Amino acid sequence: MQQGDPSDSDEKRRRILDAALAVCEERGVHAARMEEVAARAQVSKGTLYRFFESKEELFLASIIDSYENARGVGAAPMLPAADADPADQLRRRLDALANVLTIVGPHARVHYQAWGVVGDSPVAAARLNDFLTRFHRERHAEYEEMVRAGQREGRFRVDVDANTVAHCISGLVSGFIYRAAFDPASASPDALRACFDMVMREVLGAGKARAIGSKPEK
Amino acid sequence: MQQGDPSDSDEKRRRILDAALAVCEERGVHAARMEEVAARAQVSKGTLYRFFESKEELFLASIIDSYENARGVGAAPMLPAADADPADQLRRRLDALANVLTIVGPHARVHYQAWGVVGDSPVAAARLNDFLTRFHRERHAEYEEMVRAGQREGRFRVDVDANTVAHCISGLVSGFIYRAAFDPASASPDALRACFDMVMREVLGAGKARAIGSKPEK
Amino acid sequence: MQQGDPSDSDEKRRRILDAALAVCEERGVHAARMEEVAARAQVSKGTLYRFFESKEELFLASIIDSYENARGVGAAPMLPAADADPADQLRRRLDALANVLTIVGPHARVHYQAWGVVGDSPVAAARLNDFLTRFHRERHAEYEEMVRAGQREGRFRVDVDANTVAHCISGLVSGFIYRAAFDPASASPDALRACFDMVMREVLGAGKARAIGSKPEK
Amino acid sequence: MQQGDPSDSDEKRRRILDAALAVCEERGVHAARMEEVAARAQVSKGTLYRFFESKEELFLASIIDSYENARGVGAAPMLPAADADPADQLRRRLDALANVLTIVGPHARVHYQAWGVVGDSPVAAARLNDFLTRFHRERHAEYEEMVRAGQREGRFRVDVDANTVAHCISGLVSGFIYRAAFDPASASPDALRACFDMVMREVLGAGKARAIGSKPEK
DNA sequence: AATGAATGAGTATTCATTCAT
DNA sequence: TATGAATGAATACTCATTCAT
Repeated sequence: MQQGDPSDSDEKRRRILDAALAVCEERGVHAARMEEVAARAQVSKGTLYRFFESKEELFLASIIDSYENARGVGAAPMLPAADADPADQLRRRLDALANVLTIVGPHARVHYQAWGVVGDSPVAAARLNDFLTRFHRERHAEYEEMVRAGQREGRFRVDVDANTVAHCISGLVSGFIYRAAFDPASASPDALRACFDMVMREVLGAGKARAIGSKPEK
Repeated sequence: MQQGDPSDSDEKRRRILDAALAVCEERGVHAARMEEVAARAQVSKGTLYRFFESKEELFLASIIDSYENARGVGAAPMLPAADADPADQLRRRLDALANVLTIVGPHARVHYQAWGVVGDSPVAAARLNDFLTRFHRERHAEYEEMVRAGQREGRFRVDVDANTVAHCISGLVSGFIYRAAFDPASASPDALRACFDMVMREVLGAGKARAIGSKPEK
Repeated sequence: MQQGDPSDSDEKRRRILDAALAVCEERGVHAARMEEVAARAQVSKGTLYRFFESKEELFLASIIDSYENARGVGAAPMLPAADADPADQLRRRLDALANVLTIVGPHARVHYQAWGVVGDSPVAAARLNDFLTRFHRERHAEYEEMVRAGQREGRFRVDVDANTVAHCISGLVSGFIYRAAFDPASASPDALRACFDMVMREVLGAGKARAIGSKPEK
Repeated sequence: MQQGDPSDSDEKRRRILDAALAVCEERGVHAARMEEVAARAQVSKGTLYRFFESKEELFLASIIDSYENARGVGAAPMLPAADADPADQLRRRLDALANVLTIVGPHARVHYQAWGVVGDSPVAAARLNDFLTRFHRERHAEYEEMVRAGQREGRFRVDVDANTVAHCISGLVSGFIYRAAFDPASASPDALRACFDMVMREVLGAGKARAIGSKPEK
């Protein structure tokens, strides 16, 4: 191997994915041209094809990549174990999710175009489907586990269904992100927080909820 | 008759819109070809262009049309005034919305591809944006008014924010429809109903909620 | 149908086939560009594809077409029945075949490139193979029958194998056409006629042969 | 050693030529890719270009090389001078030529594609033309000389034209090889031998011919 | 000398749109 | 009005060739 520096290759791949996403956001997946992606990524068209089999593969990869990046934003750092009040943990998580809106809002349109990318290829469609299913089931499981943890520790009402709460959380997040794609004024992070407050009230019992995003009680 | 029968024309337009949507669902918006739409609508390609300026216009119109059709399903028939218990009215509406999932679920992917259709044209993008904003604000206003009506009649708690409840409802609907597009097993109408039950509980106060979809108390 | 004139279509098809062959002869099959074929045939590229599925199909069709045209040249008009001396018939046929050399010689290179055209597609390769097999078997059968006819009428020696004579004729024709593709000076019609004279001598018996192309005895 | 072992280089060249021919046979000259030739020859693409200026050069060289290899098969070992009956010599040569069919038959298609390889370059086309012309003229001269030798020794009829006999032989060989490329069942070595028998009969005079491939009279 | 990653010119093919009939 | 044959702009993808290592 002459240069065989994997970081070279990794960095190039990153540049390509970023360029692809940027072009998608500007022109829409359909109007995005490989030529422009190559130019933006500072590589030749040929190199594009060394990393991705086809336009379809490239854009699917770049959309999935962008989707996963949003996860980082939605994941709140865990509180240190000592402070690990389940209510605070959940509150912090919901607060982080509300912030996702601000981050992905402007880029969300690209995600919805993913179905357009895979229209032709059943294989790609299945990949996209699997990814989304797994991604959302994993998030769902995380939310559900947070609720159960609170119930185990006696902090949360036990007569609420953890699964339903998880459905509420992930449903609201997806729904708000969707609406924010065209009406960010309506689907604001604050409106989402207000919805989450309602969820917290259900989980904690009447009178015990505190606004999402407010400082934890010391 | 020289001037065509207007109902002839309307019916042709309907056929074209339906054909366009069907082709989009089968092949994806991107892969949909005017040729196939024309064949399915039993008209010539030239006729397509008498009704719609361009491919973009046609598919945008057909997606918007499909979107509005879903409204009909989500709108529960109002109970007669005498029986008009706001809780029952809301319950019926939420139940109807849960059923929307079943109807639009399989077709939702096409809606998400709308952004791909308008990628090139700022005018079309603005039209789509305006339509979606208006559509969702109208639905939102309906939900909000139903809550306010219940509060005015003393049936609903007055310490819940009607706007937030409306956000919950429309957020959950959009979120579930989105997830149902790839994981209908998870985003089931029943799961959505369970979420709605939680919303009803918030609105009615503890202990007073009844399952969405159950028969109204006489 | 607006114009539905089949002759319009047929004439266009002819123009395309001729243009394709001409481009092949000038540039070689590989370097031939659809663009140039279209320009020469005075049609658009799109029209090319209405008549032929692909470049492969077009050039295969045009080569086969050219091959069959050569048959016309190689087929000598039958003598009227009264004059139907088998020896004269055969002699005239062989003379016509010698003339094929002059006609196809310059174009023959294109025929040999047919194998390059179908390299990718097994289906096309099979079609080419079938065509050539059938074509040559048909010619072969014609030669053989001419010999048998002469034998039946007692004009030809019966101790020569008609099948072998047919093999000689078609082998010599193919071999001379091949060599004429690069060395027309060596593979001249006269040289081929001399070979055919030898064949005639075999068929007629020693001393009875007369030069191919010479006037029939009255 | 700084300067590579020349035999190393020769062997590498051989590997490349063989690989190129193999790839041509499998995929057709047009679809043959330098990448695959390199892989098969166990060298890098860069090395290919150290031995051959271009793809065109490589494939032309490999086809010419393959052509010349066929000569080895067609050349019968001369009988020792004492046994040197011209009839036997010729018979042995014709027998060897009939065997060429078996050897080159399956590979002949590649030869015919040579014209496609040189389509673009007049220089390469001229080289191919010159090679084929010279090759066939040399073979032709050999056949002619064998006939003349037999005539000089009084073994062959002197009223047959040696040049014409040579034309018959090389024409039949080329013609049979051509047909064997697509219809080996028809263009069998035995059919070619039968034709050669006819030629021998011409050369030896009636009644003196013996089947090609049969043991020489002692 | 050898390698193979990178390049980018070259082209077959598609399909929205037009317009003669 | 309706048709669908004709058009040709637009673009994904390939692969011969180069050259830094």
